[in-house]
Amino acid sequence: MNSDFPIALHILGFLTARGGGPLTSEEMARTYGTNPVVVRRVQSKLSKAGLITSKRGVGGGSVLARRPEEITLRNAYEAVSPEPDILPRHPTSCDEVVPIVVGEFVNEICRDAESALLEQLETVTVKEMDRTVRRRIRKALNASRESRKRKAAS
Amino acid sequence: MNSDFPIALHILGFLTARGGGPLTSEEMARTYGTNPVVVRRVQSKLSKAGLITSKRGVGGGSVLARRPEEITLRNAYEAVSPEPDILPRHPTSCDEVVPIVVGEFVNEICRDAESALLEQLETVTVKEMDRTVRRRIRKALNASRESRKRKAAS
DNA sequence: TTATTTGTAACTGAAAGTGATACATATAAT
DNA sequence: ATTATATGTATCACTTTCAGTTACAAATAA
Repeated sequence: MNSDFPIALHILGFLTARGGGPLTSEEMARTYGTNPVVVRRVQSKLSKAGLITSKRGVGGGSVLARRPEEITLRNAYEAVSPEPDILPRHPTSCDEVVPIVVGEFVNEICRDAESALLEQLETVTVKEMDRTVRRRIRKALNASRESRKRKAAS
Repeated sequence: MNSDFPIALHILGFLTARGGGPLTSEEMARTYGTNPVVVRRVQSKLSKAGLITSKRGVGGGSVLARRPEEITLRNAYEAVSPEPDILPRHPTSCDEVVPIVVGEFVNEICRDAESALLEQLETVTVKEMDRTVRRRIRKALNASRESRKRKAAS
């Protein structure tokens, strides 16, 4: 799996946290520690899937196309990897029957696994992800504040 | 996912079909349409996991270390990919809190998916796979015989 | 008209994977 | 013992994939 899915969730989470105002690929890339074009490539896919809308020019950027409680992580996954993604590679193709049948058997197993993943992703909305991530960020920040306090006290 | 898992299932299925006699990497590679070394690399992992035993020298090769109904596809999967395999990549690491937390969140989701895959693989034995694959091979061969017959008749 | 931002194409460098060659090690047969 | 065979690995070459970058066209607000 490439990094499009994490980037997509980051974009959606970021837009949710912002709550309305448009965000540029530049800003999101800075926070994520990557290049704006990398973000835009994913942005573009999310746009085509109807999850966000993007506007060019001054004051442009992206906003959510639906409310965050109406976007599931499955929507995001399918937007960035439309074709089966958990399939194994197979060695150089040959016309023998046995390896072909075994290969198809393995593919079916992996497709089932991907279906299970999709069903699970469908139960989580971007809104819920946002809440979870925020909670953890608070915890992480508190922890680092605590450790600084301990250091200062010692 | 790399092609080790399909190759592992091919090896195990092949040894099951043979039913006792040792098979060389040379023979299996020929049927699979790949290089003997590629097969041996997977053989080696299956050996270390205790699923097959391999012997060097004249008359050597590999045999199943247990009965095929006592080897699950999960055993094969874990033998060839010990570490989580469905994880997404992440862009260049940075020390910001947000991308780290989002990245961990995504990793957890994918680990859950892999757990589901493993549980499913656990319910299928090499013996059962062998039966399924054999049945399909017979069907495929019959189909091609039928089509030859139709051609001959026309 | 100008500044800004998306949308893409094209290129580079790095990483992973498959396949191949080579050779050491083990083992059975002679 | 010697020889032939097969595994076990190291190493290299080739391909593919991906992240990151540069460059530029198209759109849009000021």
